[in-house]
Amino acid sequence: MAYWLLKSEPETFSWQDLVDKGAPEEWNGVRNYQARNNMRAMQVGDEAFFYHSVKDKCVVGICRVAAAIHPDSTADLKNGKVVWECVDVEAVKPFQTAVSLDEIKVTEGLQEMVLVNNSRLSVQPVSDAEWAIICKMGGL
DNA sequence: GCCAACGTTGGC
DNA sequence: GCCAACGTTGGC
Repeated sequence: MAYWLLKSEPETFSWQDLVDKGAPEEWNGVRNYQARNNMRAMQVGDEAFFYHSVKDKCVVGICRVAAAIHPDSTADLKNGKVVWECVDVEAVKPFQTAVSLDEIKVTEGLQEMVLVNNSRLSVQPVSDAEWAIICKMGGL
């Protein structure tokens, strides 16, 4: 099983929005090839951190891939072809304590995270080791 | 609110 | 196919 990190501006779509939904939701709106390719690699059952960018700058919970890659319903076709795709995710568990970007930056073993080095990528892979460290920091 | 980093677009 | 210009993201 693989681990991931999904970024969203809380004012656009927050962790609470996903929790309130209580069902799988399309992770749509991604318009970046690298991010899309990461989503293509996701499998049902993979887990992902939910990260709030801009305002919060912290990991707030864990969600789970509920449906594998499929066309993004909010995207237009390009020359009649599907270009943008997405997966569906559902909330699994909130962190006891949110893990901030500041903490991640100064924590041993997390300094190589994509979040630290390529902050603009909105769908990122997370290593098993990084996953374990951040879960612990989040109180899970 | 600013600006650096990055990705995309479009002219050549 | 290259590269300058532009737009967007996201940390500060």
